[in-house]
Amino acid sequence: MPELPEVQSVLDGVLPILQTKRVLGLKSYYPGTLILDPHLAEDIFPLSLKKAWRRGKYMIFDFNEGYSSIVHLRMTGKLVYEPQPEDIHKHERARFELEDGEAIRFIDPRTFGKIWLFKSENLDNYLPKLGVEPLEEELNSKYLTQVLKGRKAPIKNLLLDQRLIAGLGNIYVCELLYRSGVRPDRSGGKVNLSEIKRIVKDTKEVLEEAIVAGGTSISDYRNVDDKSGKFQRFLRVYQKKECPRGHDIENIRLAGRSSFFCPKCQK
DNA sequence: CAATGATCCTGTCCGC
DNA sequence: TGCGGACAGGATCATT
Repeated sequence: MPELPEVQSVLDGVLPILQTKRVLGLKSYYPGTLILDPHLAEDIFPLSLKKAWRRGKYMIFDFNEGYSSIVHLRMTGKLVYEPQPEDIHKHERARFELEDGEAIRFIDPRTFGKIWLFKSENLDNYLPKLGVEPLEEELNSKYLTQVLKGRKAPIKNLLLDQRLIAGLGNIYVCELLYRSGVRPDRSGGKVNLSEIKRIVKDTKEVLEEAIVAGGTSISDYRNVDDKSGKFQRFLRVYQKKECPRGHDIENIRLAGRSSFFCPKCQK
């Protein structure tokens, strides 16, 4: 499922296309997928890309004409470049129409994904308040100590909270907690400083590795489902029966999500 | 404010 | 072979 590394990979993929071709229109094929700001002018197209960037799991496209678009893939969304889009794909929920009859399809079977289009000056109305970027220096042990202080919720739930750290999802949180040796159900406020330091280091490490390993598995967009793929070999506990040291993996539910961990390696 | 649970949705997988 | 149910999970909203 698209977490920070996958979103970055998708963004890197569409960037050269949007740098080359202007957007002539934005079509919606499913109610609720495309959200247009009510104050938009009648005819805002064509749009030429000024800048494309990522914040957490959100992709933001800023156009020279003063408009911006946010794309969120949620669980099953993907952006697919199509030079000759003859038909509307079965799960195509929206489409960026480009010059020369080309298109970027927004494919999303479970329909949770969203695309917003609005005036750039209203970005704050559309991009929610998000926590620190995990790959930046702002995610450090001092910050994590501060936000975990006094919190009783399981550490895993807190790491998934986008208002604290922006970009982590269920899979990478399971993986990084295994590497850090911390049980996902530990109370956040009771994680000690040396564990916090490990979590900070392992968060960055897992994401950076995934950008390399997961970044390639995203191209056929199978990742977790592709049992033979690189991504499966990258995983150490998520949907696994045994950890790398041969211990049985447990799966408990936290915040309604399956949480895989090794009770022997994680304390 | 903190924490938890329900909700949105459909493809896939498992057991009978 | 077919069917029902469980499951997958990001973000938001409602509830305690």
